[in-house]
Amino acid sequence: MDYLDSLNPEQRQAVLHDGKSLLILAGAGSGKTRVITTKIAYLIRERGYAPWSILAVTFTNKAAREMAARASSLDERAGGAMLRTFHSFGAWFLRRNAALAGLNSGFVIYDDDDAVSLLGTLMADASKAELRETATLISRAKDYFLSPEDPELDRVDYRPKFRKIYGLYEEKKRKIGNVDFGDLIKLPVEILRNNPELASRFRERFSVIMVDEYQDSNVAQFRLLSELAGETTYICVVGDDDQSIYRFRGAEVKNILEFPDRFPGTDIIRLEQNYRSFAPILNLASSVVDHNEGRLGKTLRACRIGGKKPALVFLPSQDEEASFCAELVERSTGGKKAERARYSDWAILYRTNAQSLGFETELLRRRIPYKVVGSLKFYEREEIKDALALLALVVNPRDEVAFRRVINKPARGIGGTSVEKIVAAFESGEAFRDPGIPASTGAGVPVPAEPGRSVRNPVSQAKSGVRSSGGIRAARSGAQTQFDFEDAAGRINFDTDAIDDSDKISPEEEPFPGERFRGDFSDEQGLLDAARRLVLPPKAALGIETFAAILGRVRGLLAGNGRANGGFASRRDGTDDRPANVRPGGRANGGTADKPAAGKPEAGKSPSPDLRSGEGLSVCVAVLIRDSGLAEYHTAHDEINGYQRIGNLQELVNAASLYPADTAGLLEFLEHIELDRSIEEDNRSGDFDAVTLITLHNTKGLEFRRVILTGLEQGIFPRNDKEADDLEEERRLFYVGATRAMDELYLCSCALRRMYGRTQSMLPSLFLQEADRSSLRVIGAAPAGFLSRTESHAAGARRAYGPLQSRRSSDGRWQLGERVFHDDQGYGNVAGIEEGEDGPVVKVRFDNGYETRFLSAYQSSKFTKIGNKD
DNA sequence: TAGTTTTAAGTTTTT
DNA sequence: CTTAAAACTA
Repeated sequence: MDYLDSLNPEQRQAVLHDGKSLLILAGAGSGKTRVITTKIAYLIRERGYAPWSILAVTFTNKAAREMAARASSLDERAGGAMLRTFHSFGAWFLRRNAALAGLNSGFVIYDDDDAVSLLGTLMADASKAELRETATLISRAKDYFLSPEDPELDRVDYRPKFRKIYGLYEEKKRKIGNVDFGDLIKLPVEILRNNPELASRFRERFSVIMVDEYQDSNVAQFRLLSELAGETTYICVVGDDDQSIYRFRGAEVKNILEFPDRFPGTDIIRLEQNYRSFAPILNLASSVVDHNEGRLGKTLRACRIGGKKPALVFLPSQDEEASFCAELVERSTGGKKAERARYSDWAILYRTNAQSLGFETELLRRRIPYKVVGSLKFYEREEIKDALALLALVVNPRDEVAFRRVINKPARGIGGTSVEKIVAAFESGEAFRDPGIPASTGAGVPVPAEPGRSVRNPVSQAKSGVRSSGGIRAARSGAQTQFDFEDAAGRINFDTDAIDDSDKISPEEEPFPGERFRGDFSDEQGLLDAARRLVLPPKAALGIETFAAILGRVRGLLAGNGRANGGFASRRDGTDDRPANVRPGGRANGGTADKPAAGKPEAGKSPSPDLRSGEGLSVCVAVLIRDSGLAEYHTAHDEINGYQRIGNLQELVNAASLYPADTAGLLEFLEHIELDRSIEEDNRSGDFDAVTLITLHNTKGLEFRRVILTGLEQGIFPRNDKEADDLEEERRLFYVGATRAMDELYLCSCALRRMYGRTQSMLPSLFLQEADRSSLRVIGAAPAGFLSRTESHAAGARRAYGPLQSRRSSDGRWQLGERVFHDDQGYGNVAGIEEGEDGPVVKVRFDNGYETRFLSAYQSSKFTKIGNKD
């Protein structure tokens, strides 16, 4: 049990815990990942759980990978556990049970952009912004597990119009046969509900379910969990309500607050020992988040006593802010070797991505290496999305969204009118083929698996190169039900043979049951028929023929390889989940966001943008991009960035080389891209020493020796449209940011800031008013009165800057932050105004610490308002 | 139909 | 200021 020795009593208790279910409230830096991974190892070693009976869910691929790596290092058998993100688990489940949701197992996953495009076909005269908004609402609805006909849908949007559009959207998506992100959670829940027998098989399979970052789970994810949890399932969730920062996209803090109610018999263990930060840093962070209500409450204890107090730095402008940060970094990395910091010890945190620019410029100027985390969105680039749409169309010929995207790109003379004609003809089923013949080709073809046959394939595991403790699932229970294989990293081996019938991948007579669909958008013959029969401009007809030929060729290439009928193929490299060189070249020396692939021949040098293809699927991808004319289109279109775009396309081609050149490989490639688009700094940053520039949101789960929180100004952080609940979330964001720091923490607040080309004067962040002053040291010109002990922070700041908040309460009588006097309690500030059932409720926090709330309409006469108003 | 000019707007984000 | 989308013209 030596691996347990390094745990503190609470951690050990959490690892050894035995019972029905467990809620681990893990404060920042309390060793939560360590507990989870150790627990996985412990359950396998000491408690005899089969690795494959353990399911651990995270929210990001990064976290999943880290967990897999750490658990495996404790016990190599842990590699056999299923460690996935919620969505990747959903996709895994759905591929195996697609038919039960009326889907083909070869579905493609739509991202938000695709959803917007799909909506565009339904709301012809809507603006882009409206489409976006609707897409967000639909996504939110799915977060709450609400279907179009659900009465509760009003919670998301009460307009009947929304309900209708949502319904149409679902209908069309179903017709196309693809799924969106929300479906990856929602559909599995529905399948499990409607198929009790299947559900019980899954409950049998997973004896242990663990969830990381549980505070970020949404309602749908909770439902999924509930469906998977049987009477005997051991559920262990880990989270920190103070770190819930994704409410805006559907995360439901209630999930963690009410977990003990939802799963009776839950034990709660708190991990409050913080190993990361020096005491003053924790004090500061806690003093701010303490202003939130509705917390479970935790007191973090610092292990690391001493250390510098966090510095509060007042700066004249954002330029000074940038140079101050650079200065800090420069000074720390020079000097005596023994105390010299590395660039990678530093992280500069900001609220919005737009703020990174100033820091980039300054660091670039001073030749300080840096990396920007999360800003570049490789897979969201136009050229990449175009190429992916072509690929998606090969996989799913019914993908109208993809079809619309690429049919006339580059221009083939097929304008809007022609496109509409084609789509309408296909939709109405105007016969291009004999009705009896299923339209599908290539993918979209079901995975072969005979009902009643139980097949397993130990070979697939040997082939993956990593011998995990794998083997046959559910051996432990000795149950007749057995499940499929996975490789050491817990990924699916897509080998057809390895798929067990018990996961219900049943052959389908028709690829899309219940539909009569006679043409495919990417079907060569169908397109040619369309070109011939529809009344189209000659140019358009010709264009369609060209297009059909391109797709036909690629499909031919795919079909020529591997098994004719596709199915899932195993990945060449079983251990690494992701292509090594997915992203475009680094910013290895602190370059700008976009650079062509380093070390690769400059595509721009040659006049014709030829893509080099390597092995496997990359051949097909290269052919597709070349033949479709996408490369030329983008070079011609964008003279400045054209060559970069070719570089990006080249990267896509490279990434594809890790996959087999058949339909199944293509499908897998697409799924991988959709589900893991975070292009990690893995390959280049490993030991690459650079300052990290990162948004506050992106820092969750990370730690740095030295952290600078920038832009601590009203309107920036917290953002200006925040009140009540939203403000609490911002406060948690502050908490998350501050607790990333191990050794040193700096808080920057600027008096002036350029916004939208205008220079604006700023006020110090509310959070600076709330922070415990005794854990801070001030650098720079503090606004007059800010630190005076004879007046309150708020009053001092207001004197220096004018009113802190000009936001009015709903009745206009009370302002947030407003100074008040009470005959009994003395001075205080309006700390919150909330909408209650009987009108606005005003919350006052007095200087003596006492808090009170009252209805705005019935305020006591003991209150006197003081201070200036606007 | 395609490209150009004008105008408006400007979070956080994984999957 | 910088970008994206609507409006406009060849």
